Parts: sequence; C-alpha cells; structure tokens
Amino acid sequence: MDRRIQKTKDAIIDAFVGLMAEKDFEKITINEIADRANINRGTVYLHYVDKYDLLEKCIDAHLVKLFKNCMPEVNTTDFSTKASMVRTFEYLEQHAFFYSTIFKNKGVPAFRSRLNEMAINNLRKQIDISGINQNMNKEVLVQFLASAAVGSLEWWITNSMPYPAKDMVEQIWTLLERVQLIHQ
Amino acid sequence: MDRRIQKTKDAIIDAFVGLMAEKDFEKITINEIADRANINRGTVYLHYVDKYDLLEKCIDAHLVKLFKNCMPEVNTTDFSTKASMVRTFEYLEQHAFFYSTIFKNKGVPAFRSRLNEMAINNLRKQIDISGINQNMNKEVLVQFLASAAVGSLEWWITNSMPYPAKDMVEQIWTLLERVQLIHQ
DNA sequence: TTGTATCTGTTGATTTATCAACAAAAACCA
DNA sequence: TGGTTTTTGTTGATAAATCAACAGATACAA
Repeated sequence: MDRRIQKTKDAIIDAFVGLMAEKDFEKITINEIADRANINRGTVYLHYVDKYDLLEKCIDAHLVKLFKNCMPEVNTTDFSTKASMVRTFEYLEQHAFFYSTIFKNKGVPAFRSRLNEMAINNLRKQIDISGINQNMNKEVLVQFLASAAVGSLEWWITNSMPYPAKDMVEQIWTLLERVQLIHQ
Repeated sequence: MDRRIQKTKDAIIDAFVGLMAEKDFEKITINEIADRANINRGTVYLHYVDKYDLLEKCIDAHLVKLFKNCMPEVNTTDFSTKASMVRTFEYLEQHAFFYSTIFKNKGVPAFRSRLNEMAINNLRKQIDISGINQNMNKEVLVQFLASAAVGSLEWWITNSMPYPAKDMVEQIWTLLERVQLIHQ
C-alpha cells in the first residue's frame, strides 16, 4: 500500500481517538477531525463515508489486531494458551488509551457488542480444535466464556487496569480451572 | 504552502537531526534519512539537492527562527532587551536537542561560523538603532559582542546547559554592564 | 420565526509524493 | 587489485492529497 494512505489513516485515527477522549462521539465533527489530523477535510472522505463509517473501521482495525495477538500459537499446549492470554492482556495495557477511551465514551455502545461478537467467533474455532469439553453443549460453552471474558475485560479497562496483566490472567485462569473448562 | 510540503520537510529534518545525534554527518546517507523519515528516497531530491544542501537549509531554518525570537520588541527599553535575552535562552532550552546535536556533531564545523555571522549582522542593526556607545568603533564593538555571545552560547549548549536560562542571562548581563556596553 | 453561521458531502483542476527502473559513482571486502 | 554491494541522482507514469468552490442540511441565536 502506498505509504501516504497509511500515514493519512494513522493521522485520522489518532485525531479521532484523541477527540473521543475529550467529548462524546456525537459531538465530534469531520471538521475537527481534519483540523487535528492536519489534513484537508476532503481527504477524510477519500477514506471514510462519514464519521460512523470511521468509527466502525476504527474499531474493526483495532479488534483485528487484538485478536491477532490473542490467537494462541499453532500446536497449542495449555501453557502456550496461558502465555497467549498474558500477551493479550499486555497488549491491552500497551493500548490502554484507545480501549479505555472507546469503552468509556458515551455514544459508542456498539463497542462492547462488537467485542463480544468477535470473542464468540474466535471461541467457536478454538473449541473446535482444542478437543476438550466435547461432552458439553458447545453453544452454551461459547456464550459463557465470551461473556466472562468480555465482562472481565470491560471491568478491568474501565477501572483503569487496577491489576497488572499477569495478575489478571492468574485470577481468570484459576476461575477457568474451577469451572473445568481447561485441562487441569 | 501546501501542507504536504511542510509535513515532508518536517519528517526529513527530524530524521536528519536524529541521525546526526547518533553518527557523524559524513556517515549519514540519503537512504537512511528517507528510511527514518518514512518517505520515498526520491522525495528527498524534490526538496534538497544533496545532504549538504539539506544541512545548510536545516541550519538556516533553525537560525532564522532563533533570531526571530532573539529580536527585542520595537520601542525597546533596557528591560525589554533583557527580557528578550531571557526568551532567547529559554528558546534554546526548548530546542536543546537540535542545538546540542549540531554543535557536538563532528563534521559540522560550519555551524559555529554561521551562528557568529548571523549574530554579527544582527548586532550591526541593533547598535545602529540603540544609539548608545556612539563613541566607540562600531566594528570592534560588534565583533567583541558577537564573539562573547556565541562563545558563551556554545559553552552553555555543549556542556548540557548546566545553568538555567535566567541565571545565564543574569551572568552575561552583569558582564555587559561592567564593560559598559549597555545603559547602567 | 428569520437570519446567520457552521457543517456536510461532492466536484474538478492542480500539486505533491510514490514507485520502479536505470546508469553511474562510491564504498566495501576478500 | 578486482569484483560485489551500496549509494546516488534522475526519469516518467501513476496515485494520493490539496485546495477552492459549491449547494444543501443543521444548528443556533436574535
């Protein structure tokens, strides 16, 4: 991709997220975004239909990166799964500004459901290949895990990450063991 | 000016100064500059003939800004002149990275003489309008002051600005008073 | 309500940056 | 030394960003 495109998109996303940290999504205008990104207003329309499209693509791009990090390695063992969980939480720590901004911003209720949706899709694949808990209802298992994970994440992020990533993983891992959803 | 030009030049200058902090000017290549600036190598040649031209224009741009800050207000009084001196040193503090980099970099001996040259030109104008020391040989006065100022600056900058801007101005001001070059 | 200002989305002409390819020069190193 | 790699400076075709101008929509205050 032409590097100008990436630079422009980066500038737009940065400006957009920065504005979301300061005011409600609905109050943000394309003018403000272009001003802060230091690009021509028309350039925004070369990449996004409107601010709703921008929000959607912004969320998508971040979630894709998140789940790329979240993915355990191939030939997964329990240890590597736990390690990938730590990586995920540490990734969230590194991108705390974005995630806490978008979680806290009124006017973006869509984010939680989008995250939940992606978690569900990912869990379906994971459970298919992991081969454990074959005796349980798959859909119940997926919904249970996704809700637990997303809920915990939301609490951790909106409360300014009160515990380090590793501590969070230890807690959640213990819970997963108790519920016998992973090998003990 | 088209904002793309300014962005590109900023990226080039930033990359260039950053590299000068790490290695001698002569060891720096256009390839490196373009890589770090994240622009196409050919784009450098749209703005600069070669790295020597880049160095020259880089120095020029910074010195023009410096002396714009250094200039005392119109309708100058002794107090405002002192205030402008403080402003100048504080400006240097804010741009410490550039000035210490370019002063310390082997391969850029030109900087000191360029600074001296600009100081001389500025002092000539200043002394014409200030109306003091009319009894002294103007050229001697100019050379004396320029050498003292540039020498003090170079020492202060290459020694990592050991004193705050205000203290430096106090010291230099006292010396200027002793030499009776300003109103007492 | 009416008038004013701001924001929006789009257009077309223009400028700038990109990329790939090239030959020549310089640097390197075995 | 001779051969290889890197750097340099230039080119032309193409893509992206800019700017100014426009009309319509919203917001907002008198």
